Amino acid sequence: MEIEVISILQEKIKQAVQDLYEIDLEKVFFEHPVNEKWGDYATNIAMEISKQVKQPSFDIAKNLHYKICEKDIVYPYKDNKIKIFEKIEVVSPGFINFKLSVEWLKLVLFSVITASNTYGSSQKGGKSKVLVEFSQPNPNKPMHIGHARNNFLGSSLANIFEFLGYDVVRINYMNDWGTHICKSMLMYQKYGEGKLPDKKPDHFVGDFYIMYEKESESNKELETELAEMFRKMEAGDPQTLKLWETITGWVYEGWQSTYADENVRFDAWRFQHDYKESGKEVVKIAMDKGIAEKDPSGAVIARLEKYGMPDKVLLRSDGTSIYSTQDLQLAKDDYDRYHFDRRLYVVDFRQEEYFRQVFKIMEILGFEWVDRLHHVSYGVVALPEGQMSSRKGLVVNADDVYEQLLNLETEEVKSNRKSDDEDSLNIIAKRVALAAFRYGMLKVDPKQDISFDYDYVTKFEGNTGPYLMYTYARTSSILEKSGKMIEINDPLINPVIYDEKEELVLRSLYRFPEEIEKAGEKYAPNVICNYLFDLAQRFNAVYAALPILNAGNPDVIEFRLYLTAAVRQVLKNGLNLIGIEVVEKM
RNA sequence: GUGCCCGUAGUUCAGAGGAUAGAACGCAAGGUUGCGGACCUUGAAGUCGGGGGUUCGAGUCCCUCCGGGCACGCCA
Repeated sequence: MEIEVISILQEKIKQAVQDLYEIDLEKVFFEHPVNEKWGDYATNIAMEISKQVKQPSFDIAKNLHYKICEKDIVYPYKDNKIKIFEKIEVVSPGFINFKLSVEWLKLVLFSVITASNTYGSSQKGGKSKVLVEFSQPNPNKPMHIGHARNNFLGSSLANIFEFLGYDVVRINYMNDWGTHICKSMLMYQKYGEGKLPDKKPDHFVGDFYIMYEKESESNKELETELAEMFRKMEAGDPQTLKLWETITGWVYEGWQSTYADENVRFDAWRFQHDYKESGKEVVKIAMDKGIAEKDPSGAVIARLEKYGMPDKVLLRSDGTSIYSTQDLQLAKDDYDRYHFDRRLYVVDFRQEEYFRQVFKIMEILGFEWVDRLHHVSYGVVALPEGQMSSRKGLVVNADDVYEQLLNLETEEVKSNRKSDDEDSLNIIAKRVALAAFRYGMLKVDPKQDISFDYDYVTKFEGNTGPYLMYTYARTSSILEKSGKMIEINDPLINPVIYDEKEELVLRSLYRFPEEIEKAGEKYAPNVICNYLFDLAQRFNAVYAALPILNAGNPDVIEFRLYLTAAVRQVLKNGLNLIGIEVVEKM
């Protein structure tokens, strides 16, 4: 059941404005009043057009109100016509407030339960192709909490777009070629030759990386050795290449479990080493068009001054390609392959200028699909001491955070003992631990920097993932104890809401689909977090104040079970979008 | 120097030009012979960094100043 109250209202208002004032509106804006007593929707259209029609906004609102209310706004359901609004009123200085009827809200409740796992989803994406590139770690050390934020954000956005009806491809791009990889390789060659990982292999490799960063401070020759190693690698020296394969292979092996723990997966992998020779074709076009030129050193530079940005190097003076060149080629290849409608680059805000430059170059090159590229920029994760730095030993590994959470949660789960089965206890601990981690990082606006300390994620109370998981488990428990499956007969049998607290839950349930849409439009999963937390609080208030199974009156029991089932469903669907899997007991 | 981002309660954060600026944590006081207390109820706590402007209306948009972060040709 696809119900779009807003589009019904849009049409109504547009028509009324057209009839009364002969103004053809493109769009009418609706909001939810901050105070729910005023209504569920409100429009400020009277104020908007007040100047144009030279009438006080209050009068306009009254006229529109009269016009709109000439006929009831109804929705046909079975043999009935359901009034959507119980009250439409005008208030100063000209707001028109719409309050949804209880009958309508119950219809929504009904639709939540019947739609089940698809409630909140839509076909708006029309199966158009969205590529989401995220994660992009360097395979020379383990991932830290900055990567974790990226992984959570990217995977969550992918889920959201999928739910909105887009055809999503999750892409991971490996920066696997360059001197940064040689750092780990070089130190392994010097101090670890022949050794096999005696710990998680990405951590094993990472130790050599840190070793390099430390030693290079006092030993300046190391840099020369590094350059020499990279030169050999570029030249195709078999031994060096073998080392490269071994080192990166270990890192990938280690990451498998990191990604699994974080509930992150990819549909396609791209490797920088496949692009090291490429991009030169693109550079040639740029030079032919006079966009780029060789400077005295021999490097090829794109001149972007007249577009208000700094110049960008496309080829080094030795003629080798650079990240930006490879990115140009990668985008082109992906376009040829997928003909995507959108390609998202989930990369932190420090590269905003970089993407502006690269996109501008593509525009000048005449790639007409350049406006389908979008940099999803987000804030960095820093430590209270400042930016993370492996040289200074100021890095928090993602695996370490997860492990700590898992330990805390395992203790908690074992003391609660909601199951006798060790395996299911372990699954519960893992899911709740990840819920704390993901939710902690995703609940803030992506644009905000995060100053990470363990308090950020090790809280299990209040506005946290575990709180939402707990609320879900509570709803499951109630439904299980009710001893019967929820059967939908007729959603209209109970025409009365028995308590204001229940009404607050109903007035939240209908918003879920639009919150998902908003999260997609803003590239901001925290929109969903905020919504779910609010819903959970409303439900818990009902739970604390009102008996459900012991309500006495069978009609009341039935209604409250519906309400419980609907809240459960929305929590589940919403949590899945932010990458959290629910548990029935915890 | 040029440009971008951020600044809201003690702390961490919501607020996509609207109506009386909201949560969580922490603090203080409570919670029924009841379905899960990882919960709920109540309270104290704010010159929305400062100043100007646009608007019927500004935490939100513009200008300016202050504070913090970041990016600026051969790293990714």
